[in-house]
Amino acid sequence: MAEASSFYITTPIFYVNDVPHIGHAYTEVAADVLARWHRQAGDDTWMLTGTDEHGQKILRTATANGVTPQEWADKLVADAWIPLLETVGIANDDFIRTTDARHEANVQKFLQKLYDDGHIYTGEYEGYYCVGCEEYKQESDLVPGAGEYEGQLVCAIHSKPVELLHEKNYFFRTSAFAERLLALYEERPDFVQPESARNEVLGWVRSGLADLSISRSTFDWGVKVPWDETHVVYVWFDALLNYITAVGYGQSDEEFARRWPAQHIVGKDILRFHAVIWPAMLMAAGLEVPKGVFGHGWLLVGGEKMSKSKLTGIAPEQITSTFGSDAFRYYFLRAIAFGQDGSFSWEDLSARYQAELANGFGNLASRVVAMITRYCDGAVPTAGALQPADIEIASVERRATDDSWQAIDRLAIHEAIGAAWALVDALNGYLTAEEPWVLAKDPANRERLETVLATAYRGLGTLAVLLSPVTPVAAAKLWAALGAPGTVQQARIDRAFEAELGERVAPLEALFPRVEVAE
RNA sequence: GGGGCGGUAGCUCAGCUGGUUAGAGCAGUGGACUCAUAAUCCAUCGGUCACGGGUUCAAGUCCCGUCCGCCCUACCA
Repeated sequence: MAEASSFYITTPIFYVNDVPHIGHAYTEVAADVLARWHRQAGDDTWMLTGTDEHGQKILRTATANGVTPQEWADKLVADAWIPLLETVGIANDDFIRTTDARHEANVQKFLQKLYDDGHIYTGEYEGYYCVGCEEYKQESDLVPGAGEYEGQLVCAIHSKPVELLHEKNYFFRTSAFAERLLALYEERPDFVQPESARNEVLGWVRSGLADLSISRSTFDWGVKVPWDETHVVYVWFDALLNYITAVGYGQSDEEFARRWPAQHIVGKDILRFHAVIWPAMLMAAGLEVPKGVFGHGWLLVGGEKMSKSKLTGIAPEQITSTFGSDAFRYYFLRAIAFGQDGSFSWEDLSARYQAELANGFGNLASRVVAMITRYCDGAVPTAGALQPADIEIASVERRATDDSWQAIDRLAIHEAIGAAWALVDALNGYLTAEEPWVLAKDPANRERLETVLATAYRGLGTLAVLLSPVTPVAAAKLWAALGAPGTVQQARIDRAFEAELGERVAPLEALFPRVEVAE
C-alpha cells in the first residue's frame, strides 16, 4: 500500500538554550520511527528537525558569554543538538535552523503577504514589565508584595514592583479564524490527536481566541519585520514557519508541493501553537493546513513531569551509554502508549531491557543462529513438509507485518511494536514446543529438524525487518548474521514476511548483552 | 480562581457505547527443558476496581459529592 505517497513528518525545533534531556529525545525518536517505517514501506518520506535560535533569552546568554548570538547558537547546535540526534540514532533528512537564510528570507515573505492581505494590524501591547527580569510578566507570575511593597503586585523572582508598560506591536488576527478552525476540527476529527488533545484544543478555541502579538521591539535578535525594521518577529511566529521554509516555501513550488502538508509530532505543551495558531497562519496565507498534529504525553519521573528545575532532567546519554540507543528507542516507544504520559524509572527500564530485549528478542536470535551453526554447519536449511505449527508461525509473521503497519498508520507506535513482538513470543514458544535439539539427536528426524530451523530462520528475518525502525542497530547486526542481502533497511517493511533472506548464517554477538545495573 | 486528566493486583498499565467468576506484562512461587545472553516454556499466587451516596434487573464502566495526585491557564518534548 501507499506506494510512493508522500510522508512528511516534523518534530518541534529545539530552543537552543535548553539543555537536551530525554523528553527532547523522546519526541525525536517517535518521529524517527514513524519516518523510518514509512521510508521502508516505500513512501516518499521526509523527516525534518532543527533548532529555534532567536529571541531575547538567547541574546542575553550570548552577551553574558561574550559572544554574538549567532556564535552562541552555532556552538550550542554543534555541541548539544546535533550530538543529541546521533545519541539516539535519528535519521533525519534535513535540519533547519531559524538562522538559515532560507528560513529568514521566507519568513519575511510570508509575513509581508499576511500584511498585504490585511491579516496584520498595529496595536498596543500592555503588560507588566519587571526591570530585574527584563521581560514582561503574566499576572500569574506576580505575587502580592510584602513590607514596603505591601498592597502592590511584585515579581515572584525579584520581589520588586513591576511597571505597567505599553509597547507598539503588530498583531495577527488569529480571532478571525476561529470559525474555520472549528470547522476544520469538525471535518477532520483526526486533525488533532490523540482524542484528549483534540478535546483540549476544541475547548480553547470555543472559549475564544485572542489576537497574537507577533513582533517585539525591545531587542533585535530575530527576523526583521519587513515593513518596519525596528521590530523583530515574535519567536513562535518565526519558529512555526520552519515547517514550510524547510521544504521550499517561497523558494521552490515544486519541492513545496511534493512535501507539504506535514504530520507534526509535538509535546502536548505546545499543542496550542501547532493546532490553533499555526493552522490559522496557514489559512491566512492561503496554504494548506497540516496533515495532522499529534500531541504526545510527558515523561514522568517519580510521578511528576520531568523538569530540570526539580533536577529530574535526565540526559539521553545517561541511558544510551549503558543500554545503547536501540534500548532507549525501544523502551520509550514500547512502554508508553504514544499520546499518553508515561512513567520513567531506571528499574522499569532495566527490567524491560532484560526481559524483553535481552531474554526475549536477543536470546531468540542467539539460539536460532547457534542451532543453525551447530546442526547445519551454518548453512540455512530448506523447509520440508510443513506441519500446523510451522504454518502457524508463517501466519503470525503475516499478521505481525500487517498489524504493525496498520498501527503505524494510526500513529500507534506502541501497538506496532507490540504487534511485531507477538512474533518474538511465538518463535520462542515454537522452539520450545518443537525441540530441535531433541530432533538433532536422531538422523531419522533430519527433515523435521531442518524444517523447524528454516521456519525459525524465516521468522527471525521477518523480525529483523519489522524491528529495524525501532532498533536499527540490532536489526542490522541480525541481518548480517542471517547472511541476508543488502541492508535490512532496503527490505520492504510492509511485506516483511516475504523478505529475501540468505543462505549462510554468520556468528552473532549478543544483540542486547546483559547489563549489570549499578545504581 | 478557572479548566483538563487521573486514582484498577507489589510495579507499569488494558478494561469501547453499563451485563456471565475484573484482564495483560513484569516481579513472586512451583514445575518442565537445555539450543540459547542461568536464557526459554507451562502452571500458579495476587485486586473491598480511592471514598461516600444515587440511578438501574445489573456499575470499575453512568450521575452527585468528598479526598488525593498531576498538568494547563500564551513562548520548557
